[in-house]
Amino acid sequence: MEQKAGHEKTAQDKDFVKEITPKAVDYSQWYIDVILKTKMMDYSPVKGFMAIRPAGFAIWEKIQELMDRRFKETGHQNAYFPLLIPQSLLQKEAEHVEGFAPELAWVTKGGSEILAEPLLIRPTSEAIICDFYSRWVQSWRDLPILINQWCNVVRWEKSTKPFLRTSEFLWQEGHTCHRTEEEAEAETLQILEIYREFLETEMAIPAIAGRKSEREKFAGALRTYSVEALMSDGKALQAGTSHNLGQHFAKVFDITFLDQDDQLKHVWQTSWGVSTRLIGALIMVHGDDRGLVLPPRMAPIQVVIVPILTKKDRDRVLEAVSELSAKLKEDLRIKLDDREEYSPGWKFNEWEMRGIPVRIEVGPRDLDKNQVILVRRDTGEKEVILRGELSARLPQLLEQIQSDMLKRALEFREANTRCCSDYEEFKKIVEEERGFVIVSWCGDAACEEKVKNDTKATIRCIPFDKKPESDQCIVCGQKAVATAYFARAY
RNA sequence: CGGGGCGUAGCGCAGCUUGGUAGCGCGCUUGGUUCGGGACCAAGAGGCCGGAGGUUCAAAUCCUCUCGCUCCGACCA
Repeated sequence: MEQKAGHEKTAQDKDFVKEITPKAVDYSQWYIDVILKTKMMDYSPVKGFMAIRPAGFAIWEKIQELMDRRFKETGHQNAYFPLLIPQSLLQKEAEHVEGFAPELAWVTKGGSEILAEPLLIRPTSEAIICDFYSRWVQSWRDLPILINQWCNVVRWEKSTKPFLRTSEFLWQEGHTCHRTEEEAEAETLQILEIYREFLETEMAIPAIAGRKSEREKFAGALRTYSVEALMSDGKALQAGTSHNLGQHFAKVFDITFLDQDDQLKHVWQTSWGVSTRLIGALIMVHGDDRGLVLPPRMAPIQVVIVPILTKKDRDRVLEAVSELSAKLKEDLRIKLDDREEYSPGWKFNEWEMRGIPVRIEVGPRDLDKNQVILVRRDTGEKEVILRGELSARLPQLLEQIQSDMLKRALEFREANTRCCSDYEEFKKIVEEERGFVIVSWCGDAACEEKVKNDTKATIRCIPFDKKPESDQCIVCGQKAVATAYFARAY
C-alpha cells in the first residue's frame, strides 16, 4: 500500500518537474536545468560568458547587501579601480604573473591604433591596486588601508559552468595594507570568519574554515585561507578565500611608509574575495528535484500570496489578498501573484520551482473561516492559520525554515565527512562515497600530489582546531604534522 | 587543450540512413469558458534548419572548415 502511494506521488512529481532532470539521474544536468528554468542566467554568444537574469541577480544583490554590511561594520570602505591593467604592472610579482598568465584576456588595440603596451583585463586587482597604494601610503598614520571593491573580473577559462566557473564573474575583492605582520594576519582571519559566519547565518551553508596547502594557495600570497562547503553531490566547493600577502607585493610595488621609529618599512597586505560562485553553492546545497530552495534570509521574495480566484468570489478574494499583502509588506518581502491567466496549481508549482520559502493560499473557503493556508517550500508542510495570527506567525516560520535548512545541510555534511587512516580505504571512500575525508598528512607536497593523481581529491583546507588524528601521514607513513580535509572539488 | 554527445520556431524534439513543398508538443497572440496542485475550446502568428565554403538541376539531409552548448579528462574562484 505504502509503496503504491509513494509510486503515485513520484509519478505526479515527475510530471510536474518534467523539465528538470532529477538529481539522481544526472546531477550536472539537474543543476543546469534549475538555473535555466528559473531564469537565473542565460548563455551569451561568447563562450564562458553569461547574462545573470533578474532572478539570479536578485540573489547576488542580497549577497552584496548582507556581506557589504559586515565589511562596513569592520571598518572597510568601498572604492573602484580600473578594469585594465598595463602588462608591466602584472609582471612585477613573479609568482602572481605565472599563476595568472594562462588565463589572461588582452586588449591590444585602442580604436584603430595598436597599443604600445598591451593591456590586460583584470583577472584580480592586486597589481593595479598596489600601484595606487604605493602612492597613497606615506606614513604609519595612513595605515591601515581597508578597501574593498565590487566588480567584475575576467579569466579565460577552458571549461566553464554557470556561476561555478565562468570567464567573467562578479565578486568583491578586499585589499588591505597594515603596519605589522600580526595585524595583517588578524585581518586575514577576521575576514575568513566573516565569510564562514555569513555562509552559515545568511545562506544556511555550513563551511569549514582553514588554511590552504602551498600547492593550493593564491599566486603571490604568503598564506591562503578558505571556507569550504560540501555540495549535495558530495563534491566540495571553495566558497571564499582570504590571503595574507605578506610583503611580496609591497616589495615589488614599493609600498612603503615611515614608521614611528623613523624607519622606512614595507606594508603587510591582505586580499580576500567571494564571487557569484556563491549563487551556485546556494543552488547545490539546498536545491531539490522540484527546483530551487531559498533560505528565507537570502530570498528576494520570502512569501508569495496565491489567491484562489473563482468567478463568483473573485472580487472579495482579491480585495482580501491585496489588503493582506499591503499589511505584510511592512515587515517582509512579499509577492502577490494575482495574475488571472494562470491557475492556482500552475502558480504553486512555479513558485516552488523558484524556491520561495513560504506560500500563502487564500480562497473563498478560507475567507469564510477567516483563515489562510501556509505552505513551506523546504518540507512541503501545510498549516492552517487564522488571519489575525499571520503577522506574528510568519517571521517565526521563516526563522524556523532558515534554521531547519542549516540543520539539514549540517547533517548532510556530517554524514558525508569521514575520518580515515588507511590509504586504500581513503581511495575507496573518495571513489564511492565522496564527501570530505579527514586524514593526517606529513605536509609534503609530493604526498598531496600523489593523492590528486590517484583519486582527483585535493586538500580543501587544513582546519585550525584539529590536531593530527594519527601521527602518520596517510600516504607515506612519515610523521604527520597536520590534519587535512580532502575532497573532490568543483 | 584532448576525447564523446548535441546545434532544426521562444523551449523540448522528429525529419537526415536513401537529397525534391520544414513538421510535432509546449509556449506565444486574439476571443470565450474556467480557476483549492501545471484547465479547456476555437482561430492565429512565428523558420533562409548555428555559420562559411563545396558537390548537385536541387542540400536541414552528402563533403570540408568553423563557432557554440554539454559531459569526461588536464587547468583554475
